[in-house]
Amino acid sequence: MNNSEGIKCDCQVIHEEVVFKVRKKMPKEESLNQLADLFKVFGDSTRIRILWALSEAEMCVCDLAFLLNMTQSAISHQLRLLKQARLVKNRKEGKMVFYTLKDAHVKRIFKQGMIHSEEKKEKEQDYEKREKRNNSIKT
Amino acid sequence: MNNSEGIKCDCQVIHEEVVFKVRKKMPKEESLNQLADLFKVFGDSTRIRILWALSEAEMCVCDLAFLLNMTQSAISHQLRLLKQARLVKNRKEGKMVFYTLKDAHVKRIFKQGMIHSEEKKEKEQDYEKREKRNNSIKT
DNA sequence: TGAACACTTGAGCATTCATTCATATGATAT
DNA sequence: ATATCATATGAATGAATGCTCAAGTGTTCA
Repeated sequence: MNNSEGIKCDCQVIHEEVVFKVRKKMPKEESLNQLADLFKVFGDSTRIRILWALSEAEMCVCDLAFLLNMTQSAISHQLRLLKQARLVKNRKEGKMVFYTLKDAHVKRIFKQGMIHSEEKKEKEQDYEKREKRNNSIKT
Repeated sequence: MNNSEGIKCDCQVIHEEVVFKVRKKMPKEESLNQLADLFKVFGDSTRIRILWALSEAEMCVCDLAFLLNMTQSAISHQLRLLKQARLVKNRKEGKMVFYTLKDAHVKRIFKQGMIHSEEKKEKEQDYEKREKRNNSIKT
C-alpha cells in the first residue's frame, strides 16, 4: 500500500477498495480549493445580499450601502472581494461606479442554493417532531 | 422617504427608484441568511473534499481521515457540521459510522459551482493578458 | 484652485472558525 | 471485567475575516 498519504490518520483503514477507488477519481487538490473559495464568497450574508441586489439591478456603491444599511466603506470592501472572485464587474460614470453581476452563473448557483435551502425549511417542522426519538444515531 | 433604513449610509442616495424597486423584491433577511449559511458550509476545502468523496461512495470516518490525510478528530468535527447542515446522513454499523450525502441537491450545487469555477480557469490566460491595460477601472 | 462628493484602501479590532489535544462514549472481542 | 478500536466532543489556540475608522484618490463644480 502506498503510504505517502494517510499519514495523519490515527486509525486502521478498513475499506481500502473504496478509498482507492475514490482517490483515483479525486479531482486535483487545486480544483477543489478553487471550488471552496468560490463558495466561500457566497458564504457571507452581506455578500449574498449584494449579489442578490445586483441580480435585480445595476447599482452604485452608495445605492447598495443605503439599501443594505451599511457604511459605504464596508460595501466597498466586499465589492472588492466579489470583483476578485469575478462575480461582479463595474463601470465608471463620473464619480460613481456601477456594479452588476458578471454573468448568469451567479444567478444559477444562487438558485440551486435557494432550492436546497427552502426545501430544508419546509421539512423543518417534520424534522423537529421526530428529532428526539428517531435520530440515525441514538444520542 | 422612509428613513428606517439606510441610516448608516454615509452618502446621499442617488438612485431612489432603483433602490426602492429592489428593496420591495428583497427576500426576507432570514432567507438570505439561511442561503449564506448553506454556502458557508461549502466554503471550506476540507468539507468540500469530504462532500466530494461522499458523492462517490459511502465511507466511514476512518476512510475519510485516511483518504484526506487528516486526523479522525478533524474529520469528525467537520462531519458534525455537515450533518447539522443536513448535507450528509449517517448509518451505524458496529463500531463504525458510515456517511453518505443526504440528497441529490448537494451534487447539483456542486456541479453549478464547478461549472463556474472551471470556466473562470479557462478564461484565466486571456484575462491575464489584458489585465494591465484593459481594466474596467484604470488602476 | 479648492471644496464636495463617490469611492477605495490600509490598519486595527473583535469575532469566527478549523484544527489539535486530551478525554469521553460505546461497541467488540478476549 | 478489560483491552482495543471507531467515533465523538469540549477546550484551547492560531489563523482568517468582516467591520470600523481614518486617510487617500479621482472627479465634478464653483
